[in-house]
Formats: sequence, structure tokens, C-alpha cells
Amino acid sequence: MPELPDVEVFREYLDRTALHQAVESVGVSVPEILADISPEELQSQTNGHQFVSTGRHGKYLFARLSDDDWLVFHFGMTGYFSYFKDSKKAPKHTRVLFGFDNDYQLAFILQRKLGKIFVARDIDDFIKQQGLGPDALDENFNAEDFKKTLKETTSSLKSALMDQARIAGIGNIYSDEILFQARLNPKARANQMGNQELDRLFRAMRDVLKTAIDSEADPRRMPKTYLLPHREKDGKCPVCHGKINTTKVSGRSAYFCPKCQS
DNA sequence: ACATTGACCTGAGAGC
DNA sequence: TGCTCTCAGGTCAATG
Repeated sequence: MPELPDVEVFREYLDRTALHQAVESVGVSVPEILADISPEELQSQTNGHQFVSTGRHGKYLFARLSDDDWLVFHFGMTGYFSYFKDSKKAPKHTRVLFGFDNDYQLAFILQRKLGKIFVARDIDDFIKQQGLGPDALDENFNAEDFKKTLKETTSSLKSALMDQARIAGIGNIYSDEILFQARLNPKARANQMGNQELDRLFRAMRDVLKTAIDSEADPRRMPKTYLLPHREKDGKCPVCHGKINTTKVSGRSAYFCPKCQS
């Protein structure tokens, strides 16, 4: 799930649920997912404080605590949040559980333990440390910057889009959708694209990510012309109704329409 | 500088 | 029903 649109939806969820509630307990059932602190440190860091604001860069979600540090969530391949009344049982695979003084709890859920929680003093420093490029939806990251970034690599378009050091936020699913909307082949070399193609790709990137957020990252709510709901074995192209192909691009499976994305 | 592979983890679904 | 195999929206390190 958790690429840029998913994480943005989680951020909005956090904003309308756990924000401004005082934390009174923090349960850590899997300490390995804490990147740079112990469970005890996490507890002393958060207990008695509130989450006061949120932010996001690429696939990372930031939640500022009222003591001015930030908790940083990365959702791996399977992560999500659930906010629920504490009389209910925590969902399966809850790895960290925040309890609030309003009798609600926030679960950080990871089926596979590939997610992480970090603590950061400063977001910009954190982004630098992680080596992240500009957020794909950053207004300051314009078409010219995008073209420059893509022209400086010989890798495939799909790998370039997914490279968090170049552009932060795009993963396997949305790179396929963006390339489909731009009608470009995932294996095409980035530095061999012309300005027209790259402009088209840039527009598709922004459109797809924004549309996905508006659809709450739910494929069922996305436009009929989107590839995402057909991203499966024997899927049919929503535009030409031909068969969807799969191939491997830097180790990940890519779905594309060989006719529309020649 | 790039692609590829395996590791990290757990579970769902396919095929037998 | 149960076993085995493959695959999964992410990232990192090692290797060619």
C-alpha cells in the first residue's frame, strides 16, 4: 500500500483522529521496528505529550510532539494506522500502540515487519540523512527540475521514478500508473526521452498522485481509465482492451499495456 | 552507474 | 485438508 498517496491519506487520518490527544501509554510489541531508540526512550519521549501537527515527505509521515521532536513513520509494504476505542481489541500485527487519555488508541500496524519509527529533531535534517529527493508533489519541484533529474540517468523510466533519491514518494504501483497515463514504456531509457515526453510524464505524475489522494488511495474510486484496478494477471487495458503485459524492472514486477505504451 | 539478487518478515493464494 | 511454491505496494547490501 504505502506510497505517497497512501501515506498522505494516513496523514489526514491522523489529523482527524489522534491529533491533540494526550498520550498516556505506549506499548511496543516489536522493538526492532524502532529505528534509533529503545521502547523506554519512545515512552518517555511521548508520554504526557500530544501530537500537535503532521507532515509528509515521500513515503515518510511526520508527527510533531508537543515537546518539539518529531516521530517519523515509515510503513514498509504493509503498514497502516487504526484509531479505535480502547475497549476494542487491537488489530492483528499491531506493533506499536499509543493510548490516549480520551480512551482511544492508535495502532501502528505492520503485517511484515518492514516499517520503522524514527525520532527526529529536524525534518530537513532527517530528509537529508535518508538521502531523499524532493517530494513528488512539492510545488517547488517543477517540470524543469523534473526533466533535468530524468535526463541525468541512463536507467529505465520506471526505476528512475521509483528512486527515492531522485524523487520521493513513488513506488511500484504508482510508477506503473504514471507511466500508463503518460503512455510511456516502463523500460524506456530516461535520458533518451524528449522534452515533450518528459513534460507529459511530469503532468501524469502530478495528476495520478493527486487523483489517487482524492480517491483516498482506493483503486475502486479511481477513474475508469486507470490501470490500477486492472493490475493483475490476465488484466485488460482500460483504454484499448488489449491484454496487460508484465515484465521485471529492477527486480519489481511492472504491469503495462504493450499497445498503449509502445 | 546500473541491474540483479537475496535478505529482512509474514501471510495469501495457487496448484497439487 | 494439507503441503509446497510463488508472490506481495519497501529498502538495503553485496555482486557483476
